[in-house]
Amino acid sequence: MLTSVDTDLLRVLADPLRLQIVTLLARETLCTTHLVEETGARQTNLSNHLKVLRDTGVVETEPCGRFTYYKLRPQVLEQLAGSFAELAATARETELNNTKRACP
Amino acid sequence: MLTSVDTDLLRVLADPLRLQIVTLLARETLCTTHLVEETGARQTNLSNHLKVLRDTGVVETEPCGRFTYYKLRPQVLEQLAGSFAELAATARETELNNTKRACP
DNA sequence: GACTGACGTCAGCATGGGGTGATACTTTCA
DNA sequence: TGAAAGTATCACCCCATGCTGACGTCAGTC
Repeated sequence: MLTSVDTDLLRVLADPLRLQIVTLLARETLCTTHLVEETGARQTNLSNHLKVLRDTGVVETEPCGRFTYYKLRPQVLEQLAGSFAELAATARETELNNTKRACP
Repeated sequence: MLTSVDTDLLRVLADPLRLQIVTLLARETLCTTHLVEETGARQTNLSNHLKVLRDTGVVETEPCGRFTYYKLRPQVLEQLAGSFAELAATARETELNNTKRACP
């Protein structure tokens, strides 16, 4: 059975700013101030996107005084990579065997 | 350097119906009529989504008389899987080393 | 306690993009 | 040649969602 990819997760990652956040967080754990500097986006805007990423379980927070650190949860990306790899493998096999349903 | 994921491709795959089409096409090459049967969507709606998938290079067409067969291009999914795997690996390393930028 | 800085929340606005119906085009078949 | 079936295209409506400004909250510092 083919593991279906989570469209909600995809939709969340499909936003350019959110993907930029994810890419930045993959390299190092950052707090909101850093993300404002790096992306050039408004703090409010970032906060909204970070909430979306939090709700989807892509990132998790770690309070540190007045600051809030955001770190990526690698499992989410790993599972996504796995699902796509599986899908690609199935497609390769279909291509190899030329599996095709007959015209009705 | 981190290979950045293509947000346009992600956005295309983030739609439930389009992802369903992709999942179906991964298993076997189908024509529009089959997809209408399988998904229960209107023909016009499917045709629109198939155009999007075509324009992004996710699928390719193969005319067969009155019918049009759609087949998946595995490379696209493979590259996507690779990008996410790389991103996940970077995130794992960051987690392991506890790489964190200091508070300003 | 007053002030400042870091974040979050909320309401409003504007745009993108998905769904649909009408229609056109092409191929097959009687 | 006319009809029917498969598919694509276009115009339109409408809703989801991203961006913003105003404001609230909490922690630290004086």
